[in-house]
Amino acid sequence: MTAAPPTVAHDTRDRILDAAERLFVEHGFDGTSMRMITGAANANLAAVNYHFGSKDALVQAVFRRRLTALNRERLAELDRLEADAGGAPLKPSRIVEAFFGTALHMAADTEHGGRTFMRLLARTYNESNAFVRQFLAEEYAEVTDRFLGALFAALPEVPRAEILWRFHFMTGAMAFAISGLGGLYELADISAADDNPQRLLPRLMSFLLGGLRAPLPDAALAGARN
Amino acid sequence: MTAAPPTVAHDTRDRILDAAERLFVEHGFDGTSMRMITGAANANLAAVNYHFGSKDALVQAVFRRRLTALNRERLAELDRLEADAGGAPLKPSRIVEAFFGTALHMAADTEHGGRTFMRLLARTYNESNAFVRQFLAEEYAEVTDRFLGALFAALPEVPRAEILWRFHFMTGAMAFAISGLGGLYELADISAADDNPQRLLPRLMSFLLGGLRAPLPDAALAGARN
DNA sequence: GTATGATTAAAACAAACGTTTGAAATAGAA
DNA sequence: TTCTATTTCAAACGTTTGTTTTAATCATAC
Repeated sequence: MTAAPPTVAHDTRDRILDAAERLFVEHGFDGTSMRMITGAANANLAAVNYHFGSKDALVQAVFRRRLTALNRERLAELDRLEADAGGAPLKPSRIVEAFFGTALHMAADTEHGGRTFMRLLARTYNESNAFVRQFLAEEYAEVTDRFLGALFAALPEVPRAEILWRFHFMTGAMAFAISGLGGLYELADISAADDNPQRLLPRLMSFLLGGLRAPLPDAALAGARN
Repeated sequence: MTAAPPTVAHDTRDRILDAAERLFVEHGFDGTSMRMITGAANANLAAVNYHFGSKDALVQAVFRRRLTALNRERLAELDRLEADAGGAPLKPSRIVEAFFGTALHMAADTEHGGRTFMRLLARTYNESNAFVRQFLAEEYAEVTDRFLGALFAALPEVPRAEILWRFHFMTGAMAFAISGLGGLYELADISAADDNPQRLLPRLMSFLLGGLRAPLPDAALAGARN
C-alpha cells in the first residue's frame, strides 16, 4: 500500500476504465452492463471482476481516478490564494474561479478523457444511487468545507444560508455548462448556438459571479432570523 | 382526444403512476424494476403492461401526466405578459419568473406529488436515455422557442448566444434548487442550512436575475463576431 | 338471473444480468 | 529450461429482467 505504484502498464485495466467512463456518461450506471464495458474495451467479461472485484468497485475506481486529482488541485489553488492574501479575506471571485475554473479546465480537455469524466460527474450530481452518493459526499467533504468556509469569510455580511444556496446554484449552472446545450435546444432557434469551449469559462464565470453578487432576496417573507 | 376525460377512476393506473414517479426519482429508470413498481402500487405485475403497454410507455406517461400541464401553464403566463405589454418588449425578470417560477411553484406542492415530479424532471435533464431525451426535447420545443424568443426581444443588445447559454445556466441552477441540498453538504458546516421551501423561490430568483444581468464576458478571447 | 367487456391474478417465458469457476496462456526470475 | 505468479479465456452459475399467456374475477347492462 505504501509502496510505489505498479510499474506494469495494466493495459486492460485502463482500457476498461476508459470504456466504462465513456459508457456511463451515455447510459448511466444501471444502463451499462459488464458485457458492454468489456466489449468496448476488448477485454474478457471476467476481466472487470478480476481487476476491480465488482461492478460497484469499478464505478468507484472510475471516479477516484480523476476526482481525487481534481479536488487536490482545487485545494492547492485555494491554499495558494490564502497564502498570497496573507490572512486577509479573499476576493469571492477568486474563490469561485478556483473551484469552478479548475472543473471547467478539466472539462475542456478532450484529449485525455477529462471532458468525458466531467460530463459523467455532472450527470452524477443528481444520481441517487446509494453508494455513489455516499462516495461522492466523502470525496467532496474537505473541498466543500474549505471553499464554503472561504466564502463565509469573504462575505461576512451575507447570511451563511444564502451563500450555501448560491454555491449550490452555481454548482448546478456548472453541471449544465459541462453537459452542454445538446439536444434540448435543437428544435428551438439554435442558429444562435456557439459552443466554442474556449468561451465557456468566461461565459460561465460572469454568470456565476453575477448570481453570487446579486442583491439578497427580500427576507420579509419568512419570520426566521438567519 | 377532444372527448371528455374518462369518468372511470382507473384506480390502479394512478397508483402505478404515483409509485413509478416516486421510485424513478430514487433509483432512476433502469434502477427501477416492474416488480418494484407494481409492488409499491399494490398491483399485479402484469398491470403495467396491461394499462400502459410497456415500461417505456409508462415512463412517457409519468412525464406526460404533469409536464404537459406545466408547460401549458408557462405558455399561458407568457401569453398574459405579452398581452399586458401590448407589443412593448417584456421585462427580462418577468420572463424568467414566468418560466422558472411556475416550475418552482409546482415543486413546492408536496401534497399532490408536484415536488416528487419536479425532482424527477430535474434529475432527468441530464439523463441520456435515448427516447427520454427525444421525448423531452419534443415536449419542450414550443416552450423554449417562445421563451428564448421573448428573451431575445427583451435584450436586443445582448448576443443571442449569450442569452442561450445563460438560459441554460439558469436551468441548471433551477434543477439543483429543486433537487435540494441533500447529501452533498452533510459533512460540511451544514449548520447554516435552511431549506424552507417558502424561501427557495426568492432565493433562486435573485440569483438567476443576477446571473442574467451580469456584465458580458470579455469577447476578446475568440475572433468570432457573434 | 345471464351475458359481456374490463380488469386482475398467478404462472411461465426467453433474454440479460453480475459473478464465479477452472483451465489455458503469458510473463519474468531462477 | 523450469518454476511461479499473473493475466486471459470460455463456459456456466443462479437471479433478475420485461413481457406474455391463460384463467379467474369483477362490474355493469340486458
